[in-house]
Amino acid sequence: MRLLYVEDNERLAQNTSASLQANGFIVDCVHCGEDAVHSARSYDYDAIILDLGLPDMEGLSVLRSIKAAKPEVPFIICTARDALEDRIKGLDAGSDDYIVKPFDAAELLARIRAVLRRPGGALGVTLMAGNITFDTSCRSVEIGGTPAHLSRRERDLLELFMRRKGRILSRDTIENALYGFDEPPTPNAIEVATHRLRRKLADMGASVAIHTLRGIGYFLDDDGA
Amino acid sequence: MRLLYVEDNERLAQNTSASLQANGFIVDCVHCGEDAVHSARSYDYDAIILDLGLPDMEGLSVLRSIKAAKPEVPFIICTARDALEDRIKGLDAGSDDYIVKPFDAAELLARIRAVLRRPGGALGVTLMAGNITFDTSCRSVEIGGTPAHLSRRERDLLELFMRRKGRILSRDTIENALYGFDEPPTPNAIEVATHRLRRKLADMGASVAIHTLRGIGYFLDDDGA
DNA sequence: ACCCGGCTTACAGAAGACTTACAGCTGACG
DNA sequence: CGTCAGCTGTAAGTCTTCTGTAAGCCGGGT
Repeated sequence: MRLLYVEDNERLAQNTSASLQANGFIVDCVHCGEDAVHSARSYDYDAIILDLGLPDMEGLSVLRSIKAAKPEVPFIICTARDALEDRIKGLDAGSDDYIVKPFDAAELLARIRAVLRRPGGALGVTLMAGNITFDTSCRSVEIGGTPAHLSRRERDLLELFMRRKGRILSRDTIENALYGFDEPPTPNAIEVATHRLRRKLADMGASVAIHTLRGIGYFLDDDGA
Repeated sequence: MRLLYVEDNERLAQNTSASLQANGFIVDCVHCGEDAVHSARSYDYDAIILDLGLPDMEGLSVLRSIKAAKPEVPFIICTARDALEDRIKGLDAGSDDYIVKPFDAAELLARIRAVLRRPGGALGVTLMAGNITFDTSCRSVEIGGTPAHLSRRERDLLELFMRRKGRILSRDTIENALYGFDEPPTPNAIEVATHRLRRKLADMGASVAIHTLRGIGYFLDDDGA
């Protein structure tokens, strides 16, 4: 679950993104509008948290630029209370959420989860593939009815595969989904991660498996489901 | 999928083109504007990545020279952040993309893919010929509805034939499409490659086939489609 | 019947993916 | 505050698959 966090106040950015990370999100943090537009164009985010008081660009024009390219990405707008009225009015209220500063991490988290849980959002669905069930709201996994012990990476990876069941995932796609851009892994890291996940799936008698397409990527069985 | 990469910084050029190659692109790397214009005239590239800080020529005039000869080739411009405004302004914004230095390989890749996916671009289309489908976005192939296991070369070759379905491809054309200019194969290599592809197509019951024109080249059936 | 161009096969080097082992880090618990 | 267990990325070694080369074969055209 990958987020883009746009906030020019370094200190606040640090703290908040630490909290988000502690809650299992991959967070890319940028400090100006230009970088934000850039990153949003280059990567797929599950949600974007946007502070409106940016130094270089009018916040809403950042939003518009990004929406133009990726209309489906949900936004959470951060703004000071007094600036609230006039700015928020400009938004398509139905598609996004906002939060007034100062806010605490728990509230932001709740908002993010809420936004992700919306129809079409990334949360709140139970994914199924063969005899595997993945509950995306509490992030628990069952294989053949018994709960599976997966580590964070393994869960993230499995979730990714299950969301894109049957579709081919390139190494890049996987890397982008699992790692923020300030934690670049060796190519091998992904091999190791899939290996570990594969073994757990096999050990627990999963009826689907991850297949390799040499030179292209990986995909999850789609037939048994 | 062949790229021309114009970058005078040797070190950067090395690293970046290695990443591109690792992602399945054929990369020709040149270090000055003159070579760039030259190569772009001599070969067909799917995209050109152009650094604006070249020693011998003004970057944009390189762009213009090439565009004059091959107007359809998409460009991705690399530039330092401070030089961005005034230079990019000169571009026909709709037809090209740009990326600010420093960038990481993943971002460049994303840009390239985005550019290739544009209408008229090389990616994002599903090619069809007889009972063969070639999904150019994830580079997967199905024959008669079942996924085909093809190696990288085989896929590249098939893609080439399917893009030019019914047209005749000389050995040279094939060689230029599949091999960068620093990896020259024996003439025979292409024979072997087509042979292997032919066998897989036949084994999987493809309804189209690759035909030989002695002394001229090869072509893919066009009737059954 | 001969020759040239393409086809086929076998093989070896290279590239890619899989495994295993290890070490740093984190987080829980005493 | 220290210790311990588990997670995760790195690195190195192994195994598999791919791919170009070389060498011989086949077949059509002259």
